[in-house]
Amino acid sequence: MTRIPAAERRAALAAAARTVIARDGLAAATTRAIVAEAGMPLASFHYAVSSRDELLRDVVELVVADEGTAAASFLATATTAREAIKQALTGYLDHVRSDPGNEQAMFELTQYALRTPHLADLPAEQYRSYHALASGLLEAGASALSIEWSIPVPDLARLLVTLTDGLTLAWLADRDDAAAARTIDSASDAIAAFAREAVTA
Amino acid sequence: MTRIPAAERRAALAAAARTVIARDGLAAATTRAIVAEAGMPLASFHYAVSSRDELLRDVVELVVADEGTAAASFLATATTAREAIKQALTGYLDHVRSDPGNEQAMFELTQYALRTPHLADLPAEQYRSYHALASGLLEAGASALSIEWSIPVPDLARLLVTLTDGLTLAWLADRDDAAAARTIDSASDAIAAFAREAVTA
DNA sequence: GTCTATACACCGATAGAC
DNA sequence: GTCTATCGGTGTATAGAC
Repeated sequence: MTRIPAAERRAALAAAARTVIARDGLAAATTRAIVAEAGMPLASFHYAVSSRDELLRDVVELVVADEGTAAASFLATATTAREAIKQALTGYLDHVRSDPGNEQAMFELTQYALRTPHLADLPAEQYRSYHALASGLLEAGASALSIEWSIPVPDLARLLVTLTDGLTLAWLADRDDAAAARTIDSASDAIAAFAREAVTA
Repeated sequence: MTRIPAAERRAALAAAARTVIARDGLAAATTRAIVAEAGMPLASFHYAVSSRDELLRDVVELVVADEGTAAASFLATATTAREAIKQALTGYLDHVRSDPGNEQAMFELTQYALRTPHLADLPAEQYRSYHALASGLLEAGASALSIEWSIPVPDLARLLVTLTDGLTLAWLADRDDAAAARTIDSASDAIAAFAREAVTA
């Protein structure tokens, strides 16, 4: 590790922290575990970042950014709103299933940030991001299907995030694939009920 | 603290732990903090309970039981399904708002249990409880309003829990009362769409 | 049975050798 | 600049005095 800029180390530490948290949980993500994952000596930690909490701020940003790139893949190709939503939610749950620890890490980070004065502003920003992301997906879907939403898109976006969060929490808890699929079914009905044919070009 | 049965101490410790977790978070709920809250010497801890994780098991049971008694108060008195659901969800969110730490404690405990081999079975049990509770409320509501649900009650119950979890997470993160109220509005529409007039007596 | 005093591991953070 | 070695503090858990 000779001559690596501080910013680069900082990014490497954030990535390593993300890996440790996804695999072993936030409580196990000690400075020692993080530098071990990154293959760095312990002292590099406080050389690159001022405190553990400060690094967790970077990790949240990293996780949110990744969620953003993953979201694009959930845009479905279907002919009805109900089917498109169902495909998107199913794709999302598959994503959770493929790496549950990573999704759980998001919740652990949010809860921890809410309890940490120095990080208490993060969760609001995090959810602002999710809501904006969901709004974008809803707009894109409406455009592709020539429909419009009967309530303001930001409101429907919040409902969509509400549903994905709740879906994820319950699935993490009981790993009941069949029940989750049925919830996706009824959730798709619920959201599709806010779709109507577009009247404006 | 002379001559208090072990079972009673155990219950007192669980209650104290619940208080500490709600106020300061799970990470702050050390054995020292818990016995201080309970007004006991440190050694009483391992006299009454074998380990901290074992006590957390009791705490989860306590929290779930309390959620059960609180749930009854959410049964609304309205004439339409939509209004009844809206009142119930609004009542639930008021409950969260009145003691956010307590609701956050539930999430923290679930996430921690998922990461702890000895407690990994708890979350499934916890959600089984929530789903049963929601089923009971839906049955009672249907009976009071002379309606029936167009999908199986357990499935609708899971959707209801999905919505309350998601609603709570987002509100904890951004404390946006107005946005949460709008989410309750659309969520009520969504659930009410599964109500229809009862055909059987 | 109950509590004081303490063992021992590990935490975040840093001083000081190279 | 980079790392080894270590500090002060706190965690869970217990030994041993009363």
